[in-house]
Amino acid sequence: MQEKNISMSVIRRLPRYYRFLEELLKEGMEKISSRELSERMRLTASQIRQDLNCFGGFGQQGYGYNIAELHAEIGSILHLNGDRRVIIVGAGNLGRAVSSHLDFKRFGFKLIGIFDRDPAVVGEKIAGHIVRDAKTLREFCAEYSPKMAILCIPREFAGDTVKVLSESGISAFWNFSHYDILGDYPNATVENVHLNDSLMALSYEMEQKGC
Amino acid sequence: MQEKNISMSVIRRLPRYYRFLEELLKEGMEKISSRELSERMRLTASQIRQDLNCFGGFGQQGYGYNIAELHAEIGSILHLNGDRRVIIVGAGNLGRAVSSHLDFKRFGFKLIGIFDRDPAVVGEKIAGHIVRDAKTLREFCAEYSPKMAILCIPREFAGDTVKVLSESGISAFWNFSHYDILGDYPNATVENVHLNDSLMALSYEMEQKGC
DNA sequence: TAGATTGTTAATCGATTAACAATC
DNA sequence: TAGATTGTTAATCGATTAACAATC
Repeated sequence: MQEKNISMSVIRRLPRYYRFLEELLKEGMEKISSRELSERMRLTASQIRQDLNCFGGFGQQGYGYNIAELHAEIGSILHLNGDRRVIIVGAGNLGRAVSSHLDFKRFGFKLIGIFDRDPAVVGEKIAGHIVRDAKTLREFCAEYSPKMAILCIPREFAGDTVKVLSESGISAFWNFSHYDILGDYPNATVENVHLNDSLMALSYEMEQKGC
Repeated sequence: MQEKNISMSVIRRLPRYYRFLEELLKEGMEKISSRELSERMRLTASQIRQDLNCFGGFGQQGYGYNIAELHAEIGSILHLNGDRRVIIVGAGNLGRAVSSHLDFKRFGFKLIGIFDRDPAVVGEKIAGHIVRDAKTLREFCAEYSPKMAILCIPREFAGDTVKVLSESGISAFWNFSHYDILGDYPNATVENVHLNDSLMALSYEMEQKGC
């Protein structure tokens, strides 16, 4: 039932469903219809049903969807039950925020190391981890084989860092640097988070709305 | 020429064009064709021309696009030359990172205040600003009328905070809280940044690619 | 059973790509 | 002028919405 050619648009909505269902659970609700969920989430009931049916029939005619069940199903589709090892590269403001702010465990990740190239930062303790020297990345990866790297480094180092990490067996990048990791590593999974782009888009919108 | 019904898909690509053009400028290039730019950015030349022509004919047949000129044009479309006053609400890890990491000025914004509700944090200095008590938000807004608020607060306070800020005349929100600001404020411009969602989408992708 | 609501197919809408005439 | 490349229209593709038969 699963796995085949699900479009990115659908995937990107799954975490949002997951979030809303979690809230409904907290509210103590048991079931919900696509119509009611659509009103809360401000999208169409049709879209919800269409989206969910990419992965299977989780609802029941005449009843709706069981919230706990659907929540668990989506969590499983998103593979939030894993324990993939993760490192953060770059212990500046952003690296610190990401390491402390995010609950990796909840999403199936496990932070195992933080790196920086600045000797003044190396040795500091952040989110329970001693910051390691970025020079030791290769050997660290060889020993602990992390699966994913979170890049919180300046643009100018990003290209080289991706190369090193890629060679060291890391196949997924959550990229916060102002640099685009493009298709040069066909086996890598990449999620570019461009905060600057987001701010610029907001700037445009504000202008349009006359703010 | 401008202003009419430009789709979100186009808008979201503009900052990326802007970034790439900036790089080309730094490389000292003078002009570029849609074909060459498309190869660098990994999209189609057709799309680039289509996108740019939403705003005007910036190119020249047989020549291509003048990089400096196009860069300036896009900057102007995105309204990066403004000086909109901005406040940050929430001086935790994320608030600190956002306040220090981002170059607001470069994108037409000006940070004028940081707020937190925790007395232990109030009074601290972050990115050149003394953290103010969140209780004073209303009066601060009345006096300095910021246009935008960056929300770096926990989910449970987000709804109320948006309400207060909205009543205080703030019409744009860059929302990092794990909460969706939906259409309840029709005049507000909202950009939701859901890092958790981004991480979950990445999790899915990793699973698909067999990481 | 009757009412409700799903799963799923068909219709619509919008975004991307292809093609080519205009023009530098 | 000939070659290159844009601006723009037309064709294709994909995503969203509407409709309704299936079924709980």
